[in-house]
Amino acid sequence: MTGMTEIDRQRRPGPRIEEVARLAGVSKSTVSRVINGEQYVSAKARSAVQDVIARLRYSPNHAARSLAGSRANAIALVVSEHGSHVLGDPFLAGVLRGVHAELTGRHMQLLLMLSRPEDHDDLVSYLSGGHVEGALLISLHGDDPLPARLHEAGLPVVVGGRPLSNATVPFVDSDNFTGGLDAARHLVSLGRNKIATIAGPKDMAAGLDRLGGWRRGLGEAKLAANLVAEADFTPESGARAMTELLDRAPDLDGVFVAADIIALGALQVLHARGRRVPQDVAVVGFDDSLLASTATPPLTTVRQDVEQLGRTMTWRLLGELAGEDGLPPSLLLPTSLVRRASA
Amino acid sequence: MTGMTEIDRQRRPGPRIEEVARLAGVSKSTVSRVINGEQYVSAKARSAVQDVIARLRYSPNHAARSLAGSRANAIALVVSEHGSHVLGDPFLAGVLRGVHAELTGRHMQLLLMLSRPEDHDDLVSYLSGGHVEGALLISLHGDDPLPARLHEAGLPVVVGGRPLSNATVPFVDSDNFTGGLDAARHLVSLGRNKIATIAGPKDMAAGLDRLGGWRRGLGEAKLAANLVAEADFTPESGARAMTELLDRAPDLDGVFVAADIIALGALQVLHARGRRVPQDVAVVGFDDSLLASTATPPLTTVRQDVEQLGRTMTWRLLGELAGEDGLPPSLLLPTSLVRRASA
DNA sequence: CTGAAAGCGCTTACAG
DNA sequence: CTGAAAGCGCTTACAG
Repeated sequence: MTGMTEIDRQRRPGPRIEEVARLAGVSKSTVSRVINGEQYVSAKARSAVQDVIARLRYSPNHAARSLAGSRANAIALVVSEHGSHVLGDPFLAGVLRGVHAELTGRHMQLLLMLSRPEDHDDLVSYLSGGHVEGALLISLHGDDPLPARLHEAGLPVVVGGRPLSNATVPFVDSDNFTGGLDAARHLVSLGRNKIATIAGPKDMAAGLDRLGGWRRGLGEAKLAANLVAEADFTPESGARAMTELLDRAPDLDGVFVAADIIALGALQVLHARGRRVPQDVAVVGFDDSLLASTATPPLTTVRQDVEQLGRTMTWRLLGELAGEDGLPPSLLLPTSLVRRASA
Repeated sequence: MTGMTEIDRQRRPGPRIEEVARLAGVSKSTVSRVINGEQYVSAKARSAVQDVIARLRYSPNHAARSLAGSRANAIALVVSEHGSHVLGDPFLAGVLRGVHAELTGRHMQLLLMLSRPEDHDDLVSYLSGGHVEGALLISLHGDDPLPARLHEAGLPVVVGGRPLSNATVPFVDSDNFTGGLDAARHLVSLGRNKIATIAGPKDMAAGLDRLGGWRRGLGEAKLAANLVAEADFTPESGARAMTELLDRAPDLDGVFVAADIIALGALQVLHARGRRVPQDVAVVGFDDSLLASTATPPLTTVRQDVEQLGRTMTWRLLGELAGEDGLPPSLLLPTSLVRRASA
């Protein structure tokens, strides 16, 4: 009687390969070959099997296929982030578009998984459990051990955005250093000589690399590279940083801001403080997001192709899954300066 | 030599349950029991096994567990939508927040999957392949056969938003009918007697149900319910619909708009046409999204709790997975009128 | 409390 | 081109 409360162990219904084989008058092996599109199957056997499959609406059990050594036909895109607010992030949207585009027609499912550090155990366990053939990771902060853990677990992984540590795992990133360099050079070419920067968070390579490029650009021109403030990816923090910079150097005449969304806050402060853009202060952003063209004035910015980032990550991962050799361990995607009114 | 180009069949590395058992000096059965937290294991055996698991960093193969009859420890949230723009949708963000909240501490992974109709075959195949214990579906349009297909495949499914057909599949929805009814009653109580509505798309139950509630409300007051225009979830379509309504009935004095985002466009047109809100035309929206409180004037609207929707869907699905009985087949969540300046 | 054995539903050498 | 058989890595009655 105590058994009454037990959950019925419900096997998924539907036919098995066994039944398909029987009705088609062939062996399980042959059915398997048809399912997997192998070539050495007689036309007769193939069509018999296909008929039965259609009639029975048979669908193979992925867990069994995966266990038996076949592929899961799915990859995961893991976003190492806390809240659901990341969903609104245009970066994620762009990457996702690229991933989807690259996956088109490949019969590969994409699993989008949001994970915070405290859930990493469960995540690693799931991902390395054969449900997925590989993983794409984005939005990693600091030296998140996730890529290394998955890599150790034997799962093919590609990281979007250079990880701060874990040099062993292949990554794809925009060439943030050159982007920062181009921005600085552009400001210099405009005759500016008191050039500041609002850098991104320094727990992400994008922030560090853009800052590094800016430093290099000022160095080339023998300009001091000491006007640095930091912000995270919000207009508010950009406003704070701009305020700080103006207090330190009221006569600054150029600023490279590590993201368009940060630049929005900086522009507001410049305006409030009576600085004309670009006459008094030239401003260069980064991303070329929608915000850049609708800002006042329209923002000169460094364009990165986020969709291409997604495509390239996917291409790299699929290449590895296909066993291609000669794949580049990591890739840097070019950026380009988009000139508008602000600089 | 032709074999050279073949892909190395790479078995995932790492220890197997067999090795754990050997090192711990017990049987595979006992290791399995420890892993699954069963009670009849001696403290000694348990700790020996746990030590070895920790030392080897052993992680069970999900495909095998799933095949052997155990659970995948994951559910999917399937968004039946085309582009990556859905990611920016506050509805999805809210539902996701609710799902995550309900999943907290349950060691259940959430797979977010975006799928368009043409990929349904692959999707069904993946989901019914044991990678997932159940699925939550949202953003279904028209009579999407997806829920029925998954249901037939034996996968527990809960739909968010009443499906137009497929009455067999359990769903959770906001009580859109009552919401529309309350909106209409409120407009009536304000003394309005020429009341229009801008309805949502009629391939979604939310659109139909809100319209139905509005009709009922006008009927109660013996008012004609013939001023109906339709819009999709954009301000532009709301502007078009409002224009059409004003052309048809220049003297209308109240309008119920099926979504706040649509109401935004309607408000613009009312303003452009010199109608004062609420003096000349009272406006009631739906959703109580962020847009509602920041609109000009702030929008009176019908609040639906999208996060609660996500929680409830998840609760319902987990209940089914746990074999609970007495679960309600479907649920309707209450809405409430939020009074602000527009009506 | 524990272990040997069967079985989950497939794939894949191997031998025709 | 095809089938019998072994095996993927687990779980779970069953019998102690």
